[in-house]
Amino acid sequence: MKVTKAQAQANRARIVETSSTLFREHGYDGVGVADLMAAAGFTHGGFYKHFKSKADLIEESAACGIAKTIDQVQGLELTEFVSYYLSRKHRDEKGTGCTLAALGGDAARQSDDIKTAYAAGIEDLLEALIQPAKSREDIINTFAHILGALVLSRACPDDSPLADEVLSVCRDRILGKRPTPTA
Amino acid sequence: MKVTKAQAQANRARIVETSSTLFREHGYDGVGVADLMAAAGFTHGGFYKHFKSKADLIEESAACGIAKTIDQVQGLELTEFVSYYLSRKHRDEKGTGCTLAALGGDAARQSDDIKTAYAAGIEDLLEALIQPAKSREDIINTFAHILGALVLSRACPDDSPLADEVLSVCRDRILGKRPTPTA
DNA sequence: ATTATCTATAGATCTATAGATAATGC
DNA sequence: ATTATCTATAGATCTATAGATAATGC
Repeated sequence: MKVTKAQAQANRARIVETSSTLFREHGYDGVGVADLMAAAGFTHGGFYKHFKSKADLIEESAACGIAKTIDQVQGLELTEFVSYYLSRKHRDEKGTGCTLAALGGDAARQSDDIKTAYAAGIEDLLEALIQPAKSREDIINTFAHILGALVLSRACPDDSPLADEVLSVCRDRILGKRPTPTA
Repeated sequence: MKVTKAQAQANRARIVETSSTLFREHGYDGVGVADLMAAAGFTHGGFYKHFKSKADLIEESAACGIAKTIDQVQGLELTEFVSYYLSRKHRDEKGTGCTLAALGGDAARQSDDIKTAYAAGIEDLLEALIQPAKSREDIINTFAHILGALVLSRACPDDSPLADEVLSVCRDRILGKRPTPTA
């Protein structure tokens, strides 16, 4: 059952990407090694030829997830990013959305190795969001603001008026629109 | 081993409060029924005379945790609340701190019953924070902002400069200690 | 010969239940 | 008689490992 080195590399990458989505959907404790290997198309025993432990995968998976978000951000105006970030679409697509919003709370309970990966990812994301007219302080504030809004919105039931209100009220405030009544 | 009704009631309340702290520290999937009963001073079998299921406890535990935060908020100036919320102390005391910051991400993965408890708790908290000079929109924005800052800070290693920077930069901005954002 | 994957399993854990115990509450 | 708690356990699950298999890479 051995495969080429290139294929093994690709398989490993697939495990990381698949787990990144599953973790965002169900949390680090909500996805088992067997689950994630099955989702990637493998049996669970093979996992340990690629990773030392589940914690090792989490570290890599977090870095990968944040990097993906940064790729999506590149070349976007900050206003476009905010608009997407606080959209119902992003709210409802947790598995492919921002890793920090989906797993930031989980990260706080992980080892320092994993938190270090998060800190590095946050630094990279801040850098990617820096724009001529915006200082580092501006970016940190804006990102904390939209992250908090998304977390709050997702903690509410899907059809809850509050879930939509939090999103639209914060979007309007950050984008400088007049506060509008919730639709 | 039976106890008085009053004692049973008190025991039940202790299970809820103990679990509320443990959940904030380790997440909903990070604490087992046996763990939490042992921490409350009971054996795990007795749990099911008080609660139908772990999910039932989570619902009650979330409501209890948010209510406790609201009690602490009562009579506080919004600026005092923000100052406490973004302090290193609050950052490091996850078990007794804001339930929404510690478990908001976890809540997003729970049933609608639990999310409904969260939405109700958020509404109550917003109401408790309302002040003459602040609109509902202001409060929602401020709370999302500080929640996001705390989540971001906690995702970083304890001694990380970024963890402190996020806290202080957001605190200064919200409390008006620095120039307002460059439009 | 090496190694990526698979099968099988050990040893912990987890939620939940069943039945015994013992003290309250009638 | 009722019931809060305890002991014990069923049945799933979880992480991780051991050993077999089979195809690459030398």
